[in-house]
Amino acid sequence: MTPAPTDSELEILQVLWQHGAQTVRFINDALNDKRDANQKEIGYTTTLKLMQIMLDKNLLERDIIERSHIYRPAVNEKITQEQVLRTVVNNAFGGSASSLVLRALGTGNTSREDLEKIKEMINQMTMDYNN
Amino acid sequence: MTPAPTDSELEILQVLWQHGAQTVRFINDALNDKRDANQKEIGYTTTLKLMQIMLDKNLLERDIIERSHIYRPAVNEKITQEQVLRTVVNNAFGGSASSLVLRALGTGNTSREDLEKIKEMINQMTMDYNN
DNA sequence: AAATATTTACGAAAAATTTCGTACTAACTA
DNA sequence: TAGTTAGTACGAAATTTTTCGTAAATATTT
Repeated sequence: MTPAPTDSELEILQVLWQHGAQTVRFINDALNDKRDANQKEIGYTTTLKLMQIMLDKNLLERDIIERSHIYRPAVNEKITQEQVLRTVVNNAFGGSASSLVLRALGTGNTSREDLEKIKEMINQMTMDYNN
Repeated sequence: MTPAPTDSELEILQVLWQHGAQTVRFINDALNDKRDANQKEIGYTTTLKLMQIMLDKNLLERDIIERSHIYRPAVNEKITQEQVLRTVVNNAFGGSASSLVLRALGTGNTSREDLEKIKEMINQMTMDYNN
């Protein structure tokens, strides 16, 4: 089984999933914007190198447009997130996805609307069980 | 902020949270039992060294009993799991805990009873909102 | 008692991840 | 056209994480 992307790789993928295909410059800026001001900036070539490695691992693909490269995700967001969750559930929650869910809900930063969405999902799942 | 424990460290902590204070031998056996048969075994000294490092990082404490060391967690399960979740939510879910929850529920390995527990939790939270 | 087994300490290799410097190329600017 | 700016390639250093070998101490077994 291919290992889940590393933390740095996930950060990059997230920007691409959210904003669509982008240049290294865009990603690098986005990553630095997200950082706390006290943290050291990520150098441009650092991000570049990471993305080249990700290209190699087939996590990204790219097109050349006007002498600049435009990168796009080569992996699906949902599938990757599920892969990450599997790892976390196994490593920190004894394999129990529901205890992860309970813990995540317990942290308390879930809005009313989010709760509604989750409730709906659960109702749906409960119905499925009863069929 | 101290970084979340690494994957290997979490595996060890899990065994201790679940089984209480134990020897290196016990942990090492537990880790190897959990592995797929095709995977190479983790050597005893590997686990030993990891646990010594964790002692250094104050993730573990230990007592000496009969020339053997008995290790115990020095960090709280709930707090550590929350720390891990924070990292994952930030790195793979754009900071949205609820999208992590939805994804985790979507993976489909949630039993009827678990769904009930989660439903109860959500009802509780909804009530809190309405006060 | 000698051989065997179990345990800890610890340096260090191996592997994986992250970061950066330098060289090179192609444009754009003064 | 000379100098500056922006981009890619890539080796390699730095850091972090994981793994293991060897030595030393202390039991246990034969």
